[in-house]
Amino acid sequence: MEKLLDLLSNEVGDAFEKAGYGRELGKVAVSNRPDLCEYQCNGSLAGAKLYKKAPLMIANDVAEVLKESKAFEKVEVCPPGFLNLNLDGEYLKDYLNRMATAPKFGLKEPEKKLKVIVDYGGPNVAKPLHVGHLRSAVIGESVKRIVRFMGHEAIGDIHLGDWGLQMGLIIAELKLRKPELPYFDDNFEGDYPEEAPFTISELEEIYPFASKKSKEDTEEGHAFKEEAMNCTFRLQSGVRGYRALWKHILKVSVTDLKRNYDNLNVSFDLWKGESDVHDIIPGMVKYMKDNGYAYLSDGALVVDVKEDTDTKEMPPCMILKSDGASLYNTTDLATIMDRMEKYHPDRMIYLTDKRQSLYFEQVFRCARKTKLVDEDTDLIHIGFGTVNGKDGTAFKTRDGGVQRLEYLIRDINDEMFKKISEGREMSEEEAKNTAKLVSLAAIKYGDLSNQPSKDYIFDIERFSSFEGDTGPYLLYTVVRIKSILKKYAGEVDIAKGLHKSESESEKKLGMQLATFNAMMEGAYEELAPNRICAYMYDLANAFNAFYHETKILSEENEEKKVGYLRLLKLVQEVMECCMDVLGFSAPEKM
RNA sequence: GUGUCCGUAGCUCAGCUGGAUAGAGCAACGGCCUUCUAAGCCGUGGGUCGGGGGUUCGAAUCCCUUCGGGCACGCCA
Repeated sequence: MEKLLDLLSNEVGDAFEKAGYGRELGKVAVSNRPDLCEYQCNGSLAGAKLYKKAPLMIANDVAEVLKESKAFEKVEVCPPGFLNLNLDGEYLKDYLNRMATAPKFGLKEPEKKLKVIVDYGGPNVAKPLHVGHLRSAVIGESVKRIVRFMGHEAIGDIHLGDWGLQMGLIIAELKLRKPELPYFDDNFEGDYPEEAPFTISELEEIYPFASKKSKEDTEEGHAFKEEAMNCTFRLQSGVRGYRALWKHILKVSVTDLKRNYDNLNVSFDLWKGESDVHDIIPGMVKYMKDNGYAYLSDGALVVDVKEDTDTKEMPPCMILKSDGASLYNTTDLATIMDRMEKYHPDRMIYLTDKRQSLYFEQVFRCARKTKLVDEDTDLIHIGFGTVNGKDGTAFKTRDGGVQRLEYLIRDINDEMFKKISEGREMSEEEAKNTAKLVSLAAIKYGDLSNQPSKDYIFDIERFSSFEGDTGPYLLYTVVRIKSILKKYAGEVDIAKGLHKSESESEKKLGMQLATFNAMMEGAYEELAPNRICAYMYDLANAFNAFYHETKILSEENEEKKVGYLRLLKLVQEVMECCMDVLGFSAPEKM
């Protein structure tokens, strides 16, 4: 379905053409002077120079033709040459009726259905999630859903950090603590136990402990680090006991991660990790060497990724460290290669902290230069900003530690539960579930309503406030609608048609609804969930203004009442659709 | 040093490819509930869009310059 602004631009473009000017001048935009008109076209001003004619004259010529148009109920010319337009109510009604019955509210299906891999989450095994993981999960999940809603195929991949030194550290520490375990006995030939020799809590304690120890500048520290590297090597070489132990670590950790991501309404199609490409790295390295892409520099194997047009320094992309070991780049490149072979995606979208943007530029250039990706496969990095505390520096707990995501969410849930239980008639169970939904909306909307690339201040009080531009306010708006529809026991069938708006607030609400498809396209093109947030907020405001001045259920004219109810239903459906794309949802009551 | 992002109301932020009087939310103040959820609505106050040049009929927006801040810059991920 065509976007409303395109239809209107087309209409005005026709008028320009009929009046003897170029139709491209007919571009219509939402008015920035709502006191004067609903839409405006500034083409006459641009055309003045082109036709060496006063803009006012051009505007008058066009306005004369436009008076015939059925799209506008008002066409005015304003000095020095603005065309001020008001939409015709009948025209809007028709548009909304088509939108209401069209699949996905009139969003166009893509000409070509793309296969898109969204790489987000990126947690490390054996390490609890912290606030830093929130953005990747929340934005990534939404990006995946946007891509999917647009009609493309989206595959979400968590990209676990499950390989390398961090694993060696854990194994080395376990070896010290429980040397009697069969995994460390090279002569052991039986079956290893099914049960992991540790719990998730133990694992989460072991990793930071071991990591800290390995960094100590003492004899013990150095020896431990060496042992950890040795363990890493043994694991990567495929020593049976080490692999078995590693599988335990992975399993225990993934179970816990799934639970945490479930709580965030985040889910992945693929739980792949760095370990999955371990076996294909030697082949890839050989390929890069054989084809002359990679060469030794200061002992390390690198690929030049400088381009003639660069104005900045562009260090080469490192493939192997000087000790021959692989690194982050190696696994990322191998992952790209692996994905090309297995899935042939048209796009890969990565979500990480924006501090990694130079790094990803190097990797992408390297992948392209070495032809690991096809020419027409896009590689996109969305670098997001830091989550800061109220003081503007990185978010921390009260005592200055790293805030664990699970506890943070639990605290917000508890607060919300208290707030909701106060003065509301709700069973404890219902209040708990409602609190969960509301706090998730608070957190996600608080994050997603910002531009991804910008740092933002994580202000729990502000996000979970029920007033203003917040998640809870949007939920509240939907709950209000649901409540009215429930009270009206009858059937509300949008397909039977909306009515022509009678009041200004009703018309404004309709016009806001009508921009849905354009908004969603924009959100997809820019990969910007914040566009959806802004749309919802505007829609909620338009609805509340309408709601305030319109008696709906007590409307005596039955036909009018039904028209209102259908409009409400459409608002509800559009709101809930947006929420779903953002990854949260509204309760029945709050 | 090189590159990159940012600087808009007291605070947190919108302002798309340049268009008329720069917008929201919070905070402050004043109205509106015997009526569909007042978790709402309506209104008031608050700004040299960091500074200076330039392009243009027209600049928060584009270009240059300057100040202030964040971040990154081969063997971490």
